[in-house]
This record gives sequence, structure tokens and C-alpha cells, in this order.
Amino acid sequence: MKIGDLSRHCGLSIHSIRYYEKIGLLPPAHRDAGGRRQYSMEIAGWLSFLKSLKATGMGISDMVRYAQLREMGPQTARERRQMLERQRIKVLRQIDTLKATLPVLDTKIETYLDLEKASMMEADHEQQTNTIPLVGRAK
Amino acid sequence: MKIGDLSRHCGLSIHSIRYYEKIGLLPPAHRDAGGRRQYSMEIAGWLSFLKSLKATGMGISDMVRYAQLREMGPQTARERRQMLERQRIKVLRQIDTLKATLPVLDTKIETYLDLEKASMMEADHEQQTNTIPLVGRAK
DNA sequence: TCTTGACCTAGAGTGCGCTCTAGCAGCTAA
DNA sequence: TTAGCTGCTAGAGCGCACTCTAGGTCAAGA
Repeated sequence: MKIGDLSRHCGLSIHSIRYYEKIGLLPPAHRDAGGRRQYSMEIAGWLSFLKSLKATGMGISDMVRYAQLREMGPQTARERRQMLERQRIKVLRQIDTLKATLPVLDTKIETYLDLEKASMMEADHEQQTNTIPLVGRAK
Repeated sequence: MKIGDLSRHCGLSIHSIRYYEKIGLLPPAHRDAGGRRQYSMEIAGWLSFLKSLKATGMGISDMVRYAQLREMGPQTARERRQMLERQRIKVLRQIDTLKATLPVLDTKIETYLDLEKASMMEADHEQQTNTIPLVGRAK
């Protein structure tokens, strides 16, 4: 699998894949005779997990740290687990923060709906009673 | 209320308050004789709403657009309401995305716990049977 | 009066996470 | 064999959202 295939497969740009390798999120790729990166299917699973980590809001530096621990092998299991547990808590907090915005939005939306209804009724009233001259309404 | 008071009150840095004014999130502040910004308590409500918008993940440019509509008065109620309704949908989507990461994290955490348990049992076994010489264990 | 501290402006700098450019090499199909 | 595609590297550039600096003004308390 060449970098273009991986790019199409995982939905990351070729630039981003090389960038991920450069900063240490991806292990240095094997190269073919011409120096091009060769990927096995296995890397797609790792990239997919990285996407999940990114979706949790984990920053690049933490993801790099995690990737380094992964490279070190099973004796880093405990530290990796602790990272994930901390991230889990952050996810729950983010969900709470987002949920807390909903009533704020809903209240405002309601207010605007009332305002729009009121201004429509006003317009109706103006039309029925002709309190405003045509020239004023045309404006 | 001077800018320092407002900063302490709303938890934004003085720099950020001036920045918000510069980009149009805050209306140009009234100035005292010496040219210093003077704020009324009213602005705190607007800043608090801006914080909510920010917490929804709304970008600066959208927030500036919203602020401009607010300046234009009640005839922009409909457009502002539509912006908030769109943002509400984005918030729900973000919550879903975050929630979807939880099972991924949980599965990994479980895997690591199993791995840690297994490696601990292995260590116990080694201790009981003395399969590894002291010099090896000390390492 | 002098000093301190809060405030002012314009503009530079920062950290993040990409994203793109320039200039070149190598494989492949017509 | 030649065109075109894909790949390579080093490094520049970008958009966001601040954050800070330099160099000043101004008002009030010791």
C-alpha cells in the first residue's frame, strides 16, 4: 500500500500522513526500492484509533506521548490506560459543557420567535387599520 | 466600571476584552475624560452570552456576524434565531461525536486492564516458582 | 511633588494543527 | 521514449484565537 492508497483509505491527506510521521504519531514507514513509503493494512487500525483520540479533543502532544508509549511495548500498558482514563473524564466534561449551552440557546431562540411573532402581528395590525401611510410602508 | 473591573468580573483578560472590541464582538466602549473605557453592568450579560456561544464551538467570525446583527436591531431577529438553531444542531452533533468515543476508550481501557492483570499474574508466578534468578528480577 | 499603578495604542509573537510549495526522482502506459 | 502520475524532502505559509510588548498617558495617594 502506497501513501496515496492509505490517504484514500483513511481520509487523511498525503500531507497529513507525512506530517503525522514527522511528529511521531506514525512509526517511520518502510520504504520500497525507490524510497517510497510502504504501508501494511495494520496501520489503518492505528490511524482509526488516532482519529478517535482526536475526536476526544486530545491534543497532538498527548497523542505523540501515547504513540511513544505504544512503541515501547506492553510494559507501558498502565500509563497508556491512565492517559485514556483521564481523557475519558475530559470527554464527559466536554459533553456536560456542550449540554449546558442548550438551554441558553433554546431560551434565546424562544425570545426571538416571540419577537418575530410580535412584529408580524404589528405588521398585520398596520395593514388592517392603515395607521401608516403607503409611503411609510414602502420604506 | 473600568476595563480591569470588567476583566475581574467576567474572567477574561484585559487583552482579550480589547481584542474582542477590536474585532467587533464588543461595541466600542464609552470613554471617560482620560480616554479610558467605561463599562456598564449590561455588557457583562452580553459577554456571558458570548462565552456560551464560544462553548458551543462557534468560531470568531460567526460570533462577529451575530454581534453585527445584534447591533442592527430587532429586524435581524430572524437571522439571529436561524444562526442559533444551526449552532444548536452542531452542538448535538458534537455531543454525539464525543459520546461515540466513549466505547472506543472503554474497550482500550479494558484491554489494558487485562494486560496489566496478566502481567501481574506472571510476575506472581515467577516469584512463587523462582524461575528467574535474583539478578534477573532486580533488573 | 513624586511615584505607583491602571490604562492607552499599534503591532509583534505564540501555539496549534495542519496545508502547501518548490524542485526533483522514479515508475508506467501509450 | 516521452508524458504524466505519484512520490520524495525541506521548509514556508496559513487560519484561528488569543497573548504579549514597547512606549506612552493619566489620576490619585504618600
